[in-house]
Amino acid sequence: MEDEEKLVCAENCPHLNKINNVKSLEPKADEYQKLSNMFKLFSDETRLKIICSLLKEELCVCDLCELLGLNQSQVSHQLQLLRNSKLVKFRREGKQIFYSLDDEHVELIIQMALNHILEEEEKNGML
Amino acid sequence: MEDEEKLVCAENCPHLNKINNVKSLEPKADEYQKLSNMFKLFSDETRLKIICSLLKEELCVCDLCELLGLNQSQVSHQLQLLRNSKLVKFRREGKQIFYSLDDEHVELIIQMALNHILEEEEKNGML
DNA sequence: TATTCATATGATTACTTATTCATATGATAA
DNA sequence: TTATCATATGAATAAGTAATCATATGAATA
Repeated sequence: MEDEEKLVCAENCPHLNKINNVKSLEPKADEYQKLSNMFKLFSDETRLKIICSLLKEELCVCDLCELLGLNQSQVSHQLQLLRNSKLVKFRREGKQIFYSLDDEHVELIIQMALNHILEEEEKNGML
Repeated sequence: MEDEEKLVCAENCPHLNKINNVKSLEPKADEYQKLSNMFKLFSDETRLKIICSLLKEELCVCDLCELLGLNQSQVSHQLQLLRNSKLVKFRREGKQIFYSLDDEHVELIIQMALNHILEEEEKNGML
């Protein structure tokens, strides 16, 4: 810790107590990774639209294509990511495959984020 | 709609009612974009760590560097993104600049996502 | 059992985003 | 009023991700 490259400001960074406080409360490394992976799934507009569509209805791939105006390959690739992360489940019915959400937190997370957006819009609209 | 390239499965996709139902409830286009932008901010591990650190304490840039083991440029660049999206605010005190969160939803969103992660872990640990 | 339909997958390309390095800015202190 | 410290910023490169296109799979039907 002493001969390492100095990162802290000045000789005696006045905030070491803060740093230690934060450090003790922080999620651990692998949780950060899982969190960021989860948010990554929501961060692509196409995937987000797919997720939101599935919030309300079980849908087959072609329904999603039609609904979102996307081609089949695009939708399937994104569904693959969602599948791999266990965010959606699916069932086969004849030739079609129906996707639905496999998580109860998703709706809450999106709702929170939407609340944030709407509040921002209000704030800006009112100034 | 008739001479467009056909996206819907078969001649008579049986789920047009579903599609219309979903369509009527969906967030609008610009909201999707804002949502995905918001999630994009959380989707980078470095940024996420910065955000989580600021959940608990107002911190200066060099505190963040020290805490997260990152170089100053990395942290400043990411803070710039957070600033641009109005997710953090900052104040100058002498040579140092202190950052803090400027949003009440952030903690909730991360907490939800963390709940999801933990539940997944439990599920897998128990099988 | 050959054909069609719905979906999945692999490989390539195009795009986006983060990291790095060098330098600029703005405040303080010598 | 120059030197130093904390931070910001720009440009270049590197890394990661999505779109596209071609093809594969697996079920149903003729």
